[in-house]
Amino acid sequence: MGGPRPRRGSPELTRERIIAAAARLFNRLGYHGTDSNRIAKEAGYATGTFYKHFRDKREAFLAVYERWVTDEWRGIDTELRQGTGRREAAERIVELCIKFHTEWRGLRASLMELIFSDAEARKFFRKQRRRQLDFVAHLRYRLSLPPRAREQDAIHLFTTERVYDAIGQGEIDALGLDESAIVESMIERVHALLK
Amino acid sequence: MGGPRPRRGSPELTRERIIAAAARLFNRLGYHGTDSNRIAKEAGYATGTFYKHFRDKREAFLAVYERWVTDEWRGIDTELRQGTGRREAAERIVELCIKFHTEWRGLRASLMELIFSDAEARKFFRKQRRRQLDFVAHLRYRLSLPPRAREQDAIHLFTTERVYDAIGQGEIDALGLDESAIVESMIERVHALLK
Amino acid sequence: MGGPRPRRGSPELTRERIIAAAARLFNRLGYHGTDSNRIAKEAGYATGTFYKHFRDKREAFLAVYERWVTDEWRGIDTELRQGTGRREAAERIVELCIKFHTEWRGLRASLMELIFSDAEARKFFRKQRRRQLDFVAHLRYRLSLPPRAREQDAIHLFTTERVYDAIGQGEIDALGLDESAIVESMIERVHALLK
Amino acid sequence: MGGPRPRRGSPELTRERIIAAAARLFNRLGYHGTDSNRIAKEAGYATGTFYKHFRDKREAFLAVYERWVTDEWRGIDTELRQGTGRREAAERIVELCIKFHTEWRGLRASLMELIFSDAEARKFFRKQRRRQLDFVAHLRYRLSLPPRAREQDAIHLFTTERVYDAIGQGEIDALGLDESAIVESMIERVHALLK
DNA sequence: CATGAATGAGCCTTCATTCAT
DNA sequence: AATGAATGAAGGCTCATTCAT
Repeated sequence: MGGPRPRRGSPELTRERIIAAAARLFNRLGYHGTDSNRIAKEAGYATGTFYKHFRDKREAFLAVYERWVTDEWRGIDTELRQGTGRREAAERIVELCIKFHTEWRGLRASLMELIFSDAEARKFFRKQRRRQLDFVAHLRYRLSLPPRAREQDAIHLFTTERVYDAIGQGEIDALGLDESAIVESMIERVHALLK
Repeated sequence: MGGPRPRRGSPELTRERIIAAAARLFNRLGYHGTDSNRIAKEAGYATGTFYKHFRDKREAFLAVYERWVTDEWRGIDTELRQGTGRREAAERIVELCIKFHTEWRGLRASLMELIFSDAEARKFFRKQRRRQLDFVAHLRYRLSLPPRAREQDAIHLFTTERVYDAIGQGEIDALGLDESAIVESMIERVHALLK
Repeated sequence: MGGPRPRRGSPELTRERIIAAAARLFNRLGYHGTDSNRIAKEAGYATGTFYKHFRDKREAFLAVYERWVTDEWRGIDTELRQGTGRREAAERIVELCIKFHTEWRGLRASLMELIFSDAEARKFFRKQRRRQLDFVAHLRYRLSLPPRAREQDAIHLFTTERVYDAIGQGEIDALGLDESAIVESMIERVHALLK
Repeated sequence: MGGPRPRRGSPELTRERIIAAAARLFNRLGYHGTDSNRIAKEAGYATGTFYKHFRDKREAFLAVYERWVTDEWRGIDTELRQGTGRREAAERIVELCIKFHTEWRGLRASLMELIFSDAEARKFFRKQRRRQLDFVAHLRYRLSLPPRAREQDAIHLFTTERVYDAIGQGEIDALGLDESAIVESMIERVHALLK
């Protein structure tokens, strides 16, 4: 349950471990289903240690979320830098996103209510969203593609995000739909963005 | 706060009133932010009455949600039966949905976590989704339109739903995007579905 | 530890019982040494019941304190209405006050810090003090005694209060002073107030 | 917040600095409102250093309190040695005490509960009180004044102390009383002690 | 002598739910 | 059918204190 208890480590390492444990628990049990004492324990620390590194539970969730967003987009960026064909890149990006949204489906599930009920979380989330939009715009510039209305990019993000969530949450499967067809559709959308 | 106390009404009426109060509170404060005692009070009843009509808080939320879905689709159906042109119908449907998602944004915000964390809610939600898909399929049949892959309808639903949520939650505005451009895009999508 | 657990009683009775239990515990363990769960248990109720009757621990303390002030001054008033000689009344008043301050020494000990650190408590306490001063002024009027500067009454209250506290806290005894001489001095002061 | 971090000073200096910081914080926030980590930080040291110099928080408070008493009586002694008239000395002593009790009102506010709840603090406090009484007796001897019952001196101390506290805590002001009249009354009492 | 990360018991408070009336 | 007092598990967070470095 979290390895040996280090009486002393670097704050950074401790913070990392707590974020990792928090990510696991939030993802498994949801924001409201996870208690801060348990996060600390899962990370291999005592109750109080959690609060030495995070003002409160919300702050830990946001740290987890930020890491999640960063990781996903770093993954996408990596795919795009592979120098393979764009169709192939689109395929791999979609695959990556689905993997991410599946693995972290619990985290995503908690997001919307937190954003709604907590002004701080809302602010934070919107900052991330802006970064996403900037990233897409920058990407197109890097690939020497013609610019496009930010609104269209936003719709693209909303659509793919929602579909990835649906796949991750098992909704497609439960509805008896053909997941591969939906995936194919997503690949086309991403591909269209790249040309 | 809930008007005069109605003693000994019909069970249906009591249930209705509680659902109405619950809808208001869940929407304003979110699922986790709403306490069941307050729902009863807001409806004009005592604490215990709530539990005479609902097994638990979750059941009340699902009742509220069911009503919400039903109302929204009834509204859409009504628009479609107006016999106006299809472009005009699409406009009105989008407008209606945005109004709905804006008015009930708190309700929607609570949905995803509940679906994730509660198997019963999940089952319930998927039944609704299937009904939506059936409705769209039926609609196309009624309008003598060529059939279409259920997967494409699903993607359409995901997309529009997510965009309506974003508008309702004020995300578009907060991102400094042009809302009317996004609305126009949604109208086109709905319109495309109708031809 | 608080008698049988009543599944249902009048709110007033419950409140009374909680106040009584709180008084005992605050007095024995001090404000900071008493926890709200224990108060409820001591009163014969479950944790949550405490918070149905008091917003928080502070409010319970103030309720206890108000009762204490009221009781003490009611006792004094009763003595004064006995129609005995004034010297005798002074004797009995001092005796009564010492008994009160001794019995409730723990409560008094918690007071000053709470007043200092909590604005609400401060406000409350000052209201009580004003009532005390009004009472003394009214008393003199009732006994047809000449009026006196409110400042002098305040000093009188401060002095006697502090001395009663010292006796109650066992300070006089611990200092090896002759308690009866001090009591006699207090009696004279009170007597002087009555003529 | 504590200035530059002085590593490896003399133990005495460290202790001094911690006492000074503790005095400030206890006075501002009260005993229970002050946490020991913060005292160390405010003094410019790390958490653990505090516990190298004091067994616990209580011991630090008592050290602060001892310094306070000593300072106040040294001030009074100084005034008395000025060789001015006694009325004038009384005036300056009262002024000094009020200044002290006002400046350190938070410290005083915490005292009573600590004395009540902590045997060690109680013992300590009584030793101080005895010293006060000895000082007053000695003073009268030095000034060639006739001796007086220790009980009367005690009452004097209780009275003035309580009044100074009331002034320091702003109680007089809040009650709408004329502070100067009360101050004058205290001066007279002190003056009476000196003749 | 000093550091500061870590500890963990414990407290205040909430709220979904029950049940005697 | 309705009441509402009572329940009590649970959870967020604090802070005095320790100890390995």
